Amino acid sequence: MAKQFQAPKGVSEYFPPRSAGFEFVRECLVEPAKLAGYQLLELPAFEDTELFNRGVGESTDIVTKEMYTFEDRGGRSITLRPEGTAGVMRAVIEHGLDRGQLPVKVWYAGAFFRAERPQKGRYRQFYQAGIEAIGLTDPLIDAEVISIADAGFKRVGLKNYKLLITSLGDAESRAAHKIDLMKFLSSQKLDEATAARAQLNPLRIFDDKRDEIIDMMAKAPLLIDYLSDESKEHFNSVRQYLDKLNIKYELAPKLVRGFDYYTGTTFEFAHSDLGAQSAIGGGGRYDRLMNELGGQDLSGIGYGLGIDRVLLAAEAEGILKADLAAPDLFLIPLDSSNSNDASSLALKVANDLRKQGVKVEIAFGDRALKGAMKAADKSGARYAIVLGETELNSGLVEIKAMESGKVEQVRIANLVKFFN
RNA sequence: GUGGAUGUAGCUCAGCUGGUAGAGCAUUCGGUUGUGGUCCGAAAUGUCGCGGGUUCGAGCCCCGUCAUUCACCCCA
Repeated sequence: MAKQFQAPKGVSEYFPPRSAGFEFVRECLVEPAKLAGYQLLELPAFEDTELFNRGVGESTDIVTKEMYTFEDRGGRSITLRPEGTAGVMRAVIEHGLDRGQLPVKVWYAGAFFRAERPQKGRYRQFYQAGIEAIGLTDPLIDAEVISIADAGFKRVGLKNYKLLITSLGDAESRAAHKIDLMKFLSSQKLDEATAARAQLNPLRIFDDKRDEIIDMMAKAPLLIDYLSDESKEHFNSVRQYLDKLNIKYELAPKLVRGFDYYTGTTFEFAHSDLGAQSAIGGGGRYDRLMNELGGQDLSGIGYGLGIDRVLLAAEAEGILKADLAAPDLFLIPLDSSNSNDASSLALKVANDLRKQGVKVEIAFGDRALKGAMKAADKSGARYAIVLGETELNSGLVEIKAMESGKVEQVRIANLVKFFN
C-alpha cells in the first residue's frame, strides 16, 4: 500500500463541517474593519528574515526560537511570517502608502507560522485577522481600533471574554521605570532562567505564572506609575472614549506582550473558556517601528486576532449555528429510465436560483427518493423540491418546507420569485 | 525546548490475569408505488500508530519511534 501522509505536526486545518464555523468567524472578525474603511492588504506568507529580526525584536522568543527560517535557492534568508505587523509596515513603506492621506488603514487575514510546541489553541500554522492604522497619534484612533476588534467578537456572539488594557508609555516613561524595575529585580533572588529573561526584557517577569514569582512581583514597580504627562493624558483619553462606547475593560498594568515594538496603548482580549492559551486577540501602538524599518517616523496602532482561538471560544460557548453551511433549497431530480430531462432541468433551475444568490444543492447519483430526501434532511436545507416526470409535464413543483413538512405548489418559472 | 496523559472501524470508545477484535453513532441498502426526521432489519468498513523484543501465542507485557493532547515556556 502507498504511504499514508499526515499533515505536518501542529498545524491547524479546517474541513467540513467545522470549516463553516471557521469561515463564519473569519468573516465576523474582518467585517467591522471593512465597515470602518480599512482596506485589504494581501501580503506574502514569507519575507526577508531581517524584516522580522528588526521588526519583531531580537530579544523576543518569537525571533530567537520560533521562526521558520530557511535559505531559498538564491541563497536568501527567508522566514515564514510569524506575525502580521512587520509585513504590513514593509508593504506600506515599499509602496508609499503613507505618502497620501493619513492614517493608512488596512486589514489582512491569513496564515502565520511559529515553530512552537503545539497545544490547545497554539499551532505551528495558525490564522489571524488584523488591522493597522498608521500615521495618527490621536487617542481616538486607539479607541476605534479597539472597538473594531470588540465589534468582531460581538458579531461572532462571544460573551466570556474581557479586554485588558494598559499603557507602556513613551521612551522616557519606560527608561525611568526600567531603572527602578531592574533595581527591584536585582534585590530579589531569581533562578538562572528567570534572571536571564529579566536581562532580556524585565517586563517579562510580570508574565510569570508561578505563584512565588507572582507574589514577589506584587511589590514590583509598575510602568503605569511612571508614565510621562503626555502618555498619561493620551491613555486617559483612550479610556474615556472606551467608556463612552460602553466597552468594558480591565486595567492590566502587568500586561506583557511578546513584541518589542509596542509603546503606549497596549491591549489584549482574553477568553475564559480556553485553557492556557486564553488570548484571542491583542495589539497596541508602536511609535518607532516604521522608522526602524526605514520608513517615515510615523506612529501606528493595530491588532491581530486569533481566528483559530476565536473559533475554539465560540465552540466552547456553544454559540455557533449548526446549519452554517446549509442550503436554502435541495433539488431532487428523478429521471425516467430513458431520459435525463429531470437532471437537466434541475441543473438549470439551480443555476437560475444561484444567480439570485439562493444557495441550492442538487441530489446527485442514482439513489432512491427516500435516500435523496434523507440527504436533503442531513444537509439542513430549508426547502426541498422533487423534479420528475409529473413536474416536467405540468411545469408545477411541490416545494416542501423541511422543518414543518408543509408543501406549497409553485410554478417552476416562478421559483426565482419564491426565493426572493 | 521540559514534563504528564493518550494512540483499537469515518467519529466516540469497550476489549477480563496475554489465547489473533466488538458496541453506539455515521455510511449504504431494505421494511413493495414519488417524499426526510422516529422505529426495525441487513451490509460495508480495522496492516489494533509504526518498528523491534519477550512468548507456543501480544491490541494487551518491555524498549524505541512517530503522532495526538494537556501543562510549563511563549503567544493569536
